[in-house]
Amino acid sequence: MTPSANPPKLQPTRLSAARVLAGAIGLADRIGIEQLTMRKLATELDVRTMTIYHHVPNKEAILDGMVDIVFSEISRPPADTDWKTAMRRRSLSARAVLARHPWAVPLMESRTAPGPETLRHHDAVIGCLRRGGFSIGMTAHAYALIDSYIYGFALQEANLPATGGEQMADLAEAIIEPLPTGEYPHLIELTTEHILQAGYDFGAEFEFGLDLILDGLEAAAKRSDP
Amino acid sequence: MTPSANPPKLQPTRLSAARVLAGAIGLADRIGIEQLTMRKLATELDVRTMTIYHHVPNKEAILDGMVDIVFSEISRPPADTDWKTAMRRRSLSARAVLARHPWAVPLMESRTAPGPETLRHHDAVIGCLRRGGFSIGMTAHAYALIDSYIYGFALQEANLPATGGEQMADLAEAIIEPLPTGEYPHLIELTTEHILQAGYDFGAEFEFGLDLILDGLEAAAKRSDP
DNA sequence: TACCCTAGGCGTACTAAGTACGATAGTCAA
DNA sequence: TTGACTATCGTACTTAGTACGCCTAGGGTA
Repeated sequence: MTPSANPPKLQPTRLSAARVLAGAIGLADRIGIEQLTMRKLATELDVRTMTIYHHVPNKEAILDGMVDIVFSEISRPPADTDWKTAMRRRSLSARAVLARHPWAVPLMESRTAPGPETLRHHDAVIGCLRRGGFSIGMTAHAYALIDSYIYGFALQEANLPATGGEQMADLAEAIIEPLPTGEYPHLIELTTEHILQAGYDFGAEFEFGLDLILDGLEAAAKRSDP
Repeated sequence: MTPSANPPKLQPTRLSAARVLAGAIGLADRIGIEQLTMRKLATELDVRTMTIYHHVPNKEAILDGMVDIVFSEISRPPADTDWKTAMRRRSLSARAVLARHPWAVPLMESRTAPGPETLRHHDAVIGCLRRGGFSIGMTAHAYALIDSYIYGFALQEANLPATGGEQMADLAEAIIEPLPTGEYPHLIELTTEHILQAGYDFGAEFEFGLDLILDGLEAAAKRSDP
């Protein structure tokens, strides 16, 4: 029996797996995932590099843990709301979380060990659809569709320097400007006459697609089970 | 004036940037992108490591070039076909290409220097939608939606060990089996009663979502421009 | 024919990053 | 007080990207 009482009270800044993960997420948010090294993380945590290894087995485990924390930040669909409202809310939450942690999306690739928060989230989403009357097959369809859209959108958004800011306009201009004239007419038209217009916000595209998908799923579910 | 005639005929296996990229893609297909090192690539090309650097400036440039080649493998929507058929075809092609090169999807993040094939592809897609009667705004909506779906689906598919094979069933079982009983009821139901059934193929989910999206876009376009 | 010039190939070595290993020090139970 | 445990640390090994400079085979030119 592990005595969970009397927590050791050594230094107040004592390291722990949770603190390692929190530090890693904060650092990745600031400097990007490819710049996240064990040495920099140690500096962030005000500790020597090897100390980290007493709380996590290796860097892979840190990445796994980071993904699981990201999932925990996504609000799960509540059980007492109709599926469409619930799924809409959790999808918006997922996009917001993934926009806050741009490194998370590509990281989900190559992670084959889903953590408890990840599994809990998936379970809640599937349960929401099933309660909404979706058959098992339609649930699989819907889940693959919605999550593909969310991940893909977040992946594209992660490429942009700053959604909706003038930094994006600068980047678009820098890419478009040196192109051979007339080589990519449609691309240039869309960029100059839409993307570069004041007030354009790529992030705002999300809701259009999300509602289109949810409406389509509603119709498909009704069709298959009238 | 550079004499482009009389090509030097040294060894028949002479290295070149194109050979470097082709070798890198083949190697990444076999061993994965995170295992792709300059030394292994050199061995693959039957050359010493530093020789590669005479044809490409650095590894980043190789990754950029690989992404551009992937785009070149995706069939562009033909100009003489109605937009829906054309977009359906190019979307299926994109998924097939990304399934063939699972490393490509996460790689598209962090690439900020699109190559000529990438730009040509984007231009063709935008042109297809514009010719199909989409307004500029609706084109932006549609492109963000369709590509988010394709990338996101490919990203999810890249996580699976082997689409539709029993390897996936093994993996699903390995994840599900040690879970606390009753902790994730819906997840377990979906897995055992659907994913693990013989004949289930995650890749087949793609067309359901694609057609739902294309139908929805068709309706939305009509609605906004009757 | 002889020479040299150059591009392409190679060997060596430096730096950064992950991490194994063993030493040390601060804390608590007996 | 003391023994033992455990978090922390210093050192060093391995792998990967790549800078730098040498070497050589061909081909052009005299």
